[in-house]
Amino acid sequence: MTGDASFEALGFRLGYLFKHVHLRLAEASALALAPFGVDGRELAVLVVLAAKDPLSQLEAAGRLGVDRTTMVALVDALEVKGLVERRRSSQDRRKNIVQLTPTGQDCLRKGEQARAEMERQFLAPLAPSDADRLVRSLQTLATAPATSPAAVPEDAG
Amino acid sequence: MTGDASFEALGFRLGYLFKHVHLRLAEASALALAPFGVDGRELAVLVVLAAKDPLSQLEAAGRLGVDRTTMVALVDALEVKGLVERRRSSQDRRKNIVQLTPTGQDCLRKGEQARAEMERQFLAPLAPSDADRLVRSLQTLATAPATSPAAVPEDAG
DNA sequence: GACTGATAGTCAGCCTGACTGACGATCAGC
DNA sequence: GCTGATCGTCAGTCAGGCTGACTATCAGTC
Repeated sequence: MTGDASFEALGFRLGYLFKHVHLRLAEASALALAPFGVDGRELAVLVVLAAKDPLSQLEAAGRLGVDRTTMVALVDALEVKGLVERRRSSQDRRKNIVQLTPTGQDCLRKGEQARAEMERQFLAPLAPSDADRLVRSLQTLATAPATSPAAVPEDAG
Repeated sequence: MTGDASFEALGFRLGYLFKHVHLRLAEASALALAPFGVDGRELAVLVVLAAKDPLSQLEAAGRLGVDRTTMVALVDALEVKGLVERRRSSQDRRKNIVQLTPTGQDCLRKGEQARAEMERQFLAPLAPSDADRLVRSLQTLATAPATSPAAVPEDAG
């Protein structure tokens, strides 16, 4: 949609940059994963669910950083596609253990390969060292302690 | 909501990183701009509208990278707050010339200051050179020609 | 064994953001 | 004055994600 919005006044704003880069990435991701019938978020769910020990929906939601109610629809979609299976935990029958089906594992493998290739192409406009640093900076920002909200430490000078 | 989703399997995925960093930024932005009664997008609209020559809604929408129908509600909100004014262009009466009111200009100045400070704090966890490079990389990715979609050159090996 | 509070999954409802499609008003060309 | 295109507007829709309520289950207590 947006095309190439002029960069005159906004190109140095973090919000603008993140929004549009994220948008471009989403497009590229959708395109790359379309052949496998999943989108980027669903693939991420598969990744999480492929952990060594099986996870409940709530645990998976926690790792994905999504709400538990959002997880319901996410698992629903994957189950309809035959990529995962719910079963009641015998230890705690409140919990749904969600596991990949063989089809799901296949999808995960191929999807991850496609995603990796997509990301490589996406970062191609950057010098390799810049791409590397970008990812590491993003990791830092994603995990950094929430920058003290309105708690500008005036006494810390 | 999300808290600190475990980084075990997702922390190296671009989609995950962009989503969550963008989310954190949005939070910080909302917090920083709340005192001025605008959100980040509205402030961006003010920035665009403060251009030398007055813009129509469509031109402003183009520069912001949003749809013209989205622009309507955006200008509506700003107009209700008394930050901008619509008037029919005398050159082309199909067009709405949208201009900042004095209040809007004041809001823009203060808001931009707050935003700059917020961004500085947001990037504080990074080394200055990394922050710099991050912004430049984002600019590159935001403007780079759309990575040839589905045109994986199989014969180019 | 029954009662109470917390937890997991589900669902309905709502909100936000953004789009498509249709419409009226206007412009430009003929 | 007609015709096609453009601008702003609105209604409708859709996706993402949330809150709140509900059920089933667990854990601890009496």
